[in-house]
Amino acid sequence: MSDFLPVDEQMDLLQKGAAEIIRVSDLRERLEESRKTGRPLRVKAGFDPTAPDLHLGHTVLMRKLRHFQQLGHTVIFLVGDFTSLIGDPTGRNVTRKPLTREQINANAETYKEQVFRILDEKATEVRYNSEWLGKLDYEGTIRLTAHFTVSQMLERDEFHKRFQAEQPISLHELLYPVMQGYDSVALNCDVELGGTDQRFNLGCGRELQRHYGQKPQIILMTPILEGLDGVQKMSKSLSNAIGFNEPAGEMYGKLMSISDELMWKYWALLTDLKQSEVSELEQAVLGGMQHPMGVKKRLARTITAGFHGEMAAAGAEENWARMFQAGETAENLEEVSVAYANVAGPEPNTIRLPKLLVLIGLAASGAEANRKIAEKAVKLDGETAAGVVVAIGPLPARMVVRLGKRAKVAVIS
RNA sequence: GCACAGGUGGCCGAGCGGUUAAUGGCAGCAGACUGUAAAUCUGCCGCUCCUUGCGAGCUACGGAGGUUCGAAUCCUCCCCUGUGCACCA
Repeated sequence: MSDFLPVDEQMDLLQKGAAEIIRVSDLRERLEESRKTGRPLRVKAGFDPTAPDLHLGHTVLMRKLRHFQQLGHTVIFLVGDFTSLIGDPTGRNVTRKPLTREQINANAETYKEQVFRILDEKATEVRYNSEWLGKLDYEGTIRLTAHFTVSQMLERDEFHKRFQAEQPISLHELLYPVMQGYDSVALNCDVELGGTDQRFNLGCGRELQRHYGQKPQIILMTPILEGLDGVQKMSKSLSNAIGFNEPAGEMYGKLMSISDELMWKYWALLTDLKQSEVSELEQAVLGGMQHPMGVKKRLARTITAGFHGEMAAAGAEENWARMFQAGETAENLEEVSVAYANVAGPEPNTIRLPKLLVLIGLAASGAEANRKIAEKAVKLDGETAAGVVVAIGPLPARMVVRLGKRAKVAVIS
């Protein structure tokens, strides 16, 4: 009586790339029930609107959300605005400043705009948790927290470690899992998705739902994607991330810089290839049938195309090969215009190279630019820059400036 | 509130009156190598200026003062973190 696929087929898709499901049998049961009654499952994932810049690590979870969506279930995109209004002191950093309402809304918009490149906007329910958390007064909060004990909270690995290391844990940090759990109650969730690092918080939802007479939600955890270094999780602040909004060339280049070993994980988590297909590829490389570089190029191209389209991805590939394999200069480099006055050298028709490097964004500071020039890491139109002061042709002058892997075209006028 | 231990560069962590922009590790950047990488080796790794020099200046060791020719290092006050104590009063 319903349009839902047979449960086995649904499970096949949903289990792919999932790190852990609590519990698989429950999910199966719930899917069967949904199919019988024709009621789609309510699937929630929460997002923190403090850092609206998404990267590939986030897509792991979103791809999984999309799978639910494809199967006809209801995906709830929950903005954790209430949390951000208070300010989250997680980690040893100084307490983060609470965001203003305007900032949160702006961030949420940015977030949505990026997320809906993967999710179907029309089929997604967007909610803000201030909707119910904001109404919870002091009494409600106390009643809510009474469902948990201190030792339950300290079971959470992160708290446990910090406690052992005698690092601060502020009281309201303990409330975050509680609030997140309450979200599940308020939304009457069937399933909640999160990274494996969210295990504890996700579990709090189950716990609370029991207390509120709801069936505990099923938890589906997605693996944490390692960043470009292959060791730490992908994160903007560790600068090992590939952002949604990066140009095709950047994206492609960064993907090519991952280690051969890491590549398999990326294949599995960031493409639509089935696990068996990834394993086949891996065997082919191990057996010498395929070159790892070729396979990595395909990976970089596939992922880049997902964001920028086939054309752009092909272009990025071509440029990359030119730059790094043939040692030539890429086409379509970013052009940056610079006023001569800002880079003027001591003599007419000369410029100060460090200033130029800073202005076009290849060096963070003049001091750094100086060092790089001394290290002979800077090339102008293919020639290693000999010194700080460089002669240029008549204005407007145009040259390809390269520092290490990155290159830009400077137009001086 | 009291006692004790701490707060050092992106992170961890030395230094405890003077060649100190501050040992070391991690991260980062560049060069070599290579199939882009990874691994390895080498160099760099606060900022500004120019006459690019083993140049000059500025800023930095929780905060504010002070002692001293000279302080991350000593003193005073304050802020922050952790641990312990807090019953008879």
